[in-house]
Amino acid sequence: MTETMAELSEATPGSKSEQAYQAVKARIVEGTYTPGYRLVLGTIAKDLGFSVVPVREAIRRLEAEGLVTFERNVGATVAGIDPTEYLYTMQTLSIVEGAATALSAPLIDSQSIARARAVNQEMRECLEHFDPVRFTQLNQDFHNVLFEHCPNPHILDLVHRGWNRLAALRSSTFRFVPGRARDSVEEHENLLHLIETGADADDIEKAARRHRTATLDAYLAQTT
Amino acid sequence: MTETMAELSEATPGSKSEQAYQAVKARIVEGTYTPGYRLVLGTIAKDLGFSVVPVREAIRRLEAEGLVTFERNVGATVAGIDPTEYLYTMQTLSIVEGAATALSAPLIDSQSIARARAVNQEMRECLEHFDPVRFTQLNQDFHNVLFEHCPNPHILDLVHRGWNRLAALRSSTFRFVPGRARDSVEEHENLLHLIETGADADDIEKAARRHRTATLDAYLAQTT
DNA sequence: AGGTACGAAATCGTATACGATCACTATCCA
DNA sequence: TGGATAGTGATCGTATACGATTTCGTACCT
Repeated sequence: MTETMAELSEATPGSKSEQAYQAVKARIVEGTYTPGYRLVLGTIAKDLGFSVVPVREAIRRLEAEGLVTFERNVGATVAGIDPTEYLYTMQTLSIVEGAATALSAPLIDSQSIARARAVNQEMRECLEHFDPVRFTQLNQDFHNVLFEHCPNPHILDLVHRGWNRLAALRSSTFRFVPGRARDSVEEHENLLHLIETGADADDIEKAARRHRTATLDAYLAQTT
Repeated sequence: MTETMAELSEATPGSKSEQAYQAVKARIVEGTYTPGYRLVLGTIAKDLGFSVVPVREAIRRLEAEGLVTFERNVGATVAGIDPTEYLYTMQTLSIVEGAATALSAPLIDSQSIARARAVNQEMRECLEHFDPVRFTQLNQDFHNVLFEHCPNPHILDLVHRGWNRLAALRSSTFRFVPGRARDSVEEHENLLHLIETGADADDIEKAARRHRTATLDAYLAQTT
């Protein structure tokens, strides 16, 4: 799944710049490079076996996506975990996910619903075995099934960008909250029910938004 | 106004890469480079007086924002005016503008309301003198006043990106529709009323969304 | 005449090289 | 002893250069 998540701007596939982008991004998302990690152009270039120019381009692209921060004549570091930034990202995600869900809902067939339900079932099992990593992955899969026929690729792209940002944060400070995860699975079921019964687009959007903001609230409750 | 529109990632101010970015972007937005215009790295570099590397970086950044399209070993061109793309952009804008307006509404003081109203009055005058360019600029000013205290910079950034995309399209195919412009001014007044009276966030969001989708509908009606 | 193959020009992609800027340390002076 | 300062190393920013790829025009063949 992870590698099939089509980006809107995939920028000259096969180029070293693209390879560098994918490589560094992967390391960030999977947690090899944790927030604060210093990304030195020369070092990365040597690592990957090519010159600094394409690496530089890759880093700048990641900067545009918010995965790394860049400072002139100083260098790049993996983007930090500022709680404020987390709030911004989650709030934005609630909006774009809400819209993506509402727009997609009328186009989802019963077969997709069944697949989504199967994924959600797997998530339940993850709760038993306590597998947060897989749970997060399945969570994205679940929503991606719903977004399969999303009529607006721009919005979908915004959703994926938000997910990437979160992935960079996840593995460090922001922790998996089991109680919240359990609720999340129930909300998925509720969402599927709304879609199945052809509920009002507005109601679906609100439910999808709450699904995201609830996670944010859980985080806020945990820290205060 | 135009130049004070702070970008989220302003990338090493003073660098040539940044200068190139600003220069090319300005030419696209103001219509010097129209859609389809071929952006040749070497030529632009010579024009601006520096080498191709920073220019290349600038172009890639513009690509990420959707202002130019890029093809490997072929080059960059100013992004086109595909009606589908226009629809995507407008739809996305309606969503992010709606959210930005609703989030900002509770934070807008009466002084800002007055300023927004003044801008809207100027827009009315533009209708008399038929000044589409200034009208469009004032329209952005109007909404920027409302967004002044927007609590989420990410969403604001998405709004600005959408505006830039539209700016690239505007000067060519998509025309100014006087009837629609007149309605737009009335909708602004309605929006201000809702904000002043402390209307429900949901109602404000819906009104702001409609304000954008109405323009889209007017375009669709015009072409069919 | 039409189409295909070849070749040259244009343009991009990347490597290498050097100058500019910043952080850090050690030293000197008060 | 504490702070300022000069020097050094590391890293970035950009220029230049060259190889790779594409495009377009021309000549040739059918």
